[in-house]
Amino acid sequence: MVNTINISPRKSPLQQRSIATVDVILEATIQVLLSQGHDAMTTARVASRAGVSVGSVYQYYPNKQALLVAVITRHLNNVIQAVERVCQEQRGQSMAEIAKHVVSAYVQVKLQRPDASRALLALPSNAATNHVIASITTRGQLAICDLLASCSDARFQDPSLVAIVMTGSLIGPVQLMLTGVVPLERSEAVTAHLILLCTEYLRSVGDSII
Amino acid sequence: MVNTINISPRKSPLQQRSIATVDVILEATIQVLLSQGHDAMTTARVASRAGVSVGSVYQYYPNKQALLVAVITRHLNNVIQAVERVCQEQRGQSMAEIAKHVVSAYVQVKLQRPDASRALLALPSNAATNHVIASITTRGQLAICDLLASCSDARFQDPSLVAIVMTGSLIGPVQLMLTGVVPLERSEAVTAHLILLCTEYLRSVGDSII
Amino acid sequence: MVNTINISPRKSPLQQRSIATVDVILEATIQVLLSQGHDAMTTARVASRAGVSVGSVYQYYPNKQALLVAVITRHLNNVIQAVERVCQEQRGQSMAEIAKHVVSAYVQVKLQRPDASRALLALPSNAATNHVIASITTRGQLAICDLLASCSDARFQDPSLVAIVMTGSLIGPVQLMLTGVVPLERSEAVTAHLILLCTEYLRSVGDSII
Amino acid sequence: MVNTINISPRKSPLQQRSIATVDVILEATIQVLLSQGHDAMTTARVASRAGVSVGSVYQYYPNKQALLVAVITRHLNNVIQAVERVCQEQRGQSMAEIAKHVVSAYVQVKLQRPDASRALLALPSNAATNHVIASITTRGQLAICDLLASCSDARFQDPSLVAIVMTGSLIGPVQLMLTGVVPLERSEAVTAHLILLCTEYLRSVGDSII
DNA sequence: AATGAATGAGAGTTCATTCAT
DNA sequence: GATGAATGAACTCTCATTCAT
Repeated sequence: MVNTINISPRKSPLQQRSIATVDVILEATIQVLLSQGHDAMTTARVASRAGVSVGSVYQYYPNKQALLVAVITRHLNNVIQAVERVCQEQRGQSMAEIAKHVVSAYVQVKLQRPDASRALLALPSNAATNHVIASITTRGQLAICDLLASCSDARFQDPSLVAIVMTGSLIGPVQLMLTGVVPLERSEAVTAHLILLCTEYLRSVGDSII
Repeated sequence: MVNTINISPRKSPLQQRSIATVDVILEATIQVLLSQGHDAMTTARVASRAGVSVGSVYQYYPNKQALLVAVITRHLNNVIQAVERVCQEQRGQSMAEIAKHVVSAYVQVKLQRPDASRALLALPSNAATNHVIASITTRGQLAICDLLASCSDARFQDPSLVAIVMTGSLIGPVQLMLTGVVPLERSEAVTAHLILLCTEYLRSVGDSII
Repeated sequence: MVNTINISPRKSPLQQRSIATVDVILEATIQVLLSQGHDAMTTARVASRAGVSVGSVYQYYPNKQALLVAVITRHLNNVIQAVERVCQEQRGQSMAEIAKHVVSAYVQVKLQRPDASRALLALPSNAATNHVIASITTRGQLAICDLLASCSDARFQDPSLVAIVMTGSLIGPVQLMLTGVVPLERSEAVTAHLILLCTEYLRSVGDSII
Repeated sequence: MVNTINISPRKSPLQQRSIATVDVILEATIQVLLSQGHDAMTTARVASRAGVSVGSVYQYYPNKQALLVAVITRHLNNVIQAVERVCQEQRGQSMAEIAKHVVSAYVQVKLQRPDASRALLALPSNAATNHVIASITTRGQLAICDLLASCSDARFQDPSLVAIVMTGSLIGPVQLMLTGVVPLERSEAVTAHLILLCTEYLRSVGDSII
């Protein structure tokens, strides 16, 4: 049997190297951001960490800003995908289940690659990055909004507000853990409390329909 | 009659002027940060906005970093003072009162000078700034921890964890409003929900003692 | 006997493509020079305009400088050929005829492809290009010198000086038209005046022999 | 009587140094252009030749282009001033006088600082520089046009055309000398011939009024 | 022959910081 | 204290050139 699988690194002569290079560059960016901070993140440093030349960085990204946006986008796409997936899976479930799964999923993706998450927190916000963040955050709230509307044991008068408060209340604690203000070891306890927090919140703002 | 008026730069010989200058510089820093972003925040720009020379900026701050730390510190001091004040005032109160006042106080200080709050969000994090932020955040959690311990109608098994989750859950929603992901107009509704959120949370994790 | 001559790339099957390619590249160079200026003339831009890859440009020219020299040389060859042709044709003619035909021929070749002429004007001079220009200009002066010596109605004491002044006096006005300082519409009037100018000049410096 | 004269280097503490620096930079630019050519003219090289830091160059010129434009402008201003001065002085004179003085003045200014003139010839033309050159050239033609109109012994039907041809016919020969195609030693002979050339030209296109 | 991704030296430019006035 | 011209290290980005395919 020959060569059955050949996933991700599919390679036609021309494309393969590029794909790899792009990924290597993105990864190197995160590493530099993490180990040296944003102020020290120069395109040269990224290239050298990636093991390529500066020129190669510019072959794929027109400028430093674009590179940062790409890094952010890739990370947030992971997050939003996890959130949207869980929202899909939990449709029609009870408030308790919804709270539990949404919180777990969110905390998990963010802490799964703490380096990447941390690296992004170190970035200064600006027009370009804000836009990416805002649009993905909004997408997440929409997903949660829909999910709430499908809830089996309650109705919410202002589901979008509830979605805002709920997602918002997750962002902060996770940030505290990523920045080290709260030790990562407490992540499980924090997660458990966040589930409680959200569950009780949903109960208090939802009109029971059972 | 000589020289009756002598506005803004009211000055008793030596100090007055400096105080004013320092404030003007700090304020100018926030304005530049806000209007042009961190990348465009140069000491020259700050000086020009403040109406002084670059040299003067360096008279008060040894370097750019120190200037930024000063801006952050000044802002966070306002926040922590408000929080510590409310924690002091609410000692011995019920969970409901505690949640209500802490949430209100926090949201209020942050939204009271949205420009300053926003400006700080635009900053990249780094060792120096992280340290200031971490220590002040921790101080806030301690204050809340103490407050919880004095609560009249409940006991908390792990008050520091509760403090973390509680403060954490406020950070996110406020950030969403500052960055514009959530319109500032919804601040009242969001605050109301946050009060609810915290109240219910405290109820669910506290052991009633009445 | 093999390998007799193989000048200007005349060719057999495989070579054909090259001729076309070379021309396309040279033409593309002029276009880029014209539309974007010398500063923006990159080998990549030339290649793309020519519809070939950068590599192909380097197949024919060892470096950018050589490409520029080739463009200049090709253009100046046209000019010198026209001038030498007219000098040949007018041998033994009168001063009036000589002035008329030389001026007309020169102005005509230069304005015949104004884009190419203009493109070359946009180039910075440097050792390599200066050399080409100097040697071709000198060749032109020699041709005119010879022509003057053959003049039927006058003798010139210092024909080379006369050739210099005569060719020199044509260069400027044509340049003014090419650069747009003088509108191209006036080219006929300018030409007529240049003929007059040269005719009278020759008359005044030549010793009549009739 | 104190301090009667104090021309060019007028110096109030603040201005003096700047004026000097600016001049030094402009001069250094010409030197670099001359000794290394346009391709090698980098802002760093200019600064180092001027004995200042790169930063200082940028203190006075926003970018390299502006520096070049300044060099060109300064040089052409000298030229135009000389031309305008002679045009003023010769008002009402005869064709012969006009031709003689205009030609002499032009050739003289250009050859007076052959290095500067040569340096500018080495520059690639582009939008910015073209504009300066075109406008100053036009100014020169206007001055000559006016002068011709005041000529005491002739009337010109199309003085602007005559001005174009006349100035044009000077540009070329001077360029040939500057570029070395014609040795500078022949400058006197060339000048003499140019005077003849212009004189005869004016005679042939002017309608005598005596 | 043709391609174009990769290279990396080097260019233009910025800006934190100093210091003579 | 205040000023701002001067500095120059360091950054972002470009582009001539190469070479494996």
